[in-house]
Amino acid sequence: MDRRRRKTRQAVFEAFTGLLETKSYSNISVQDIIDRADIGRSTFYSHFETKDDLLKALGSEIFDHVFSNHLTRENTHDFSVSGKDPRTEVTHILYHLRDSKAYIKGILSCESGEIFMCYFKKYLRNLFEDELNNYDQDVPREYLLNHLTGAFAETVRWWMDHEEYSPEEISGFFFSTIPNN
Amino acid sequence: MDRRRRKTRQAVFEAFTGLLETKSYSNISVQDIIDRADIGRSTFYSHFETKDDLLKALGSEIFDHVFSNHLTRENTHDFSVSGKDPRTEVTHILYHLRDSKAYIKGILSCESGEIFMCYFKKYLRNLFEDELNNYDQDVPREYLLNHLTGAFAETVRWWMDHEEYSPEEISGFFFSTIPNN
DNA sequence: TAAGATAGTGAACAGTTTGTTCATTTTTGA
DNA sequence: TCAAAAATGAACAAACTGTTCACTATCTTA
Repeated sequence: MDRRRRKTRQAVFEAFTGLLETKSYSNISVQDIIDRADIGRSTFYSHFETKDDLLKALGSEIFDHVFSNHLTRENTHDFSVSGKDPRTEVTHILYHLRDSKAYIKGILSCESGEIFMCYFKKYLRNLFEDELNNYDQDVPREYLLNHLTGAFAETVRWWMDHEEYSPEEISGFFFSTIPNN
Repeated sequence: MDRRRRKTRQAVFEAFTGLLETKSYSNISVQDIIDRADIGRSTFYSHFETKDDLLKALGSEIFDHVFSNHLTRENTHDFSVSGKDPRTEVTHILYHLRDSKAYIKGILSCESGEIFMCYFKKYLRNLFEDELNNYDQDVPREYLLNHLTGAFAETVRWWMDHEEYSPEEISGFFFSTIPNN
C-alpha cells in the first residue's frame, strides 16, 4: 500500500480510537474524525464508505491481531491437536485484549458497540467451534455456540469495567461458568 | 393521562415498532416515525425528547409487562419463598416475550439494540439477584450476575431467530448451559 | 354549557451531518 | 523525470434535528 494511504489510514484510526475514549460511537460524527485526523473530507470518503465501515475496518485491525496466534495455525486449530488447551488459548487472547483495552472499552460501552460486538463474536465463533464437540448433545449445537461466544464477549465487556483482575483470573471465571463437559 | 396524550403516545409506539420490523433502529429517523404515526413534528417532541428516549419508553412499556408477574410479588421474589422455581419463572417470562416477539426481534437485531439490551438486562439483573446465592463462591458475585443476565439476554436474542423452539425448550437450553449449583 | 387548561398542528427556522463531485496540488515510486 | 496515485478543500443538495410560535381542537370541571 502507498505510504500516503497507509499514513492517512493510520491517522483516521488514531483519531477514531482517540475519540472513542471520550465519546460514545453514536456521538462521534464523521466530521469529528476528519477534524481530529486533520485530513480532507473527500480523503476520508476515499478510504471508508461510512462510519460503520470504519468501525468494521478497525474491528479487523484489532481482532486480526488479538486472534493472530489462533489464526496462524488454522489447519490445526483443534485444541487437542494443537497441544494447547482451551484455557491457555483463552488466557492468551485476554492478554492481547488487555493491550487494546483503551479503545475497546470505548467501543464496547453500553450505548454503542453492537456492530463491534457482532464482529467480535464472529471471531469468537471461529474459536469455539472445535471446542464444542465435547459438550452436551441435549442442546442444539447452534445454541451452544451462541452461548459460548456470547458469554465470552460478555466476560470481556465486564472485564473492561473491572480491571483489577488478571487475564488468568478472568479466564478462570469464564471456565467455571460455562457448562463443564 | 389525557386521552389525546394516550392516543398520540400509542400511535408513536405503533409506528415505531412497525418500522422496527423492517428497518434497524439506527436507520429509522424521527421523521419516519412522525410520518408513520401521522402526527405533528412538535407533538412528537412534546412526548419524547429524542429517539433514544422513545426507545427507553418502549422498553419500559414492554418489560413492565413481560416481568409483571415477577414484579408484582416484589417482597417475596426469592424463588424459594415464592414457591416457584427458577425454571417456571423463566419459562413464564419467555411466554411473555414470545407475545412481543415481532417488535423485539427488530430491536434486538444485531445492528441496533444495544440500548435496549441494556435495558433488558436491568430487569434481568433484578430477576437473577436472589437466585444467585446457590452458586459457586470462587467467582465474584458481580461476575456471575453479569454472566446470568448476559446469557439469558443472549438466549432470547438467539430464540428470535430460531422460532421453532417452545418456551419450555428454550428454558431447558438455558438451564443446561448455566453453571449448576 | 361556557371557560380555562391541556394537547395537537404545521410551518418556519438555524444548525448539523452526510456523501458526492471536481478542479487543483502534492507525493510517490519506477 | 514523469505518469500514476493520493490528498485537498470548496461547493453542493439532501436529509435530519430540535425548537419556536401562532393557531386550532379537545377535554374537564365548575
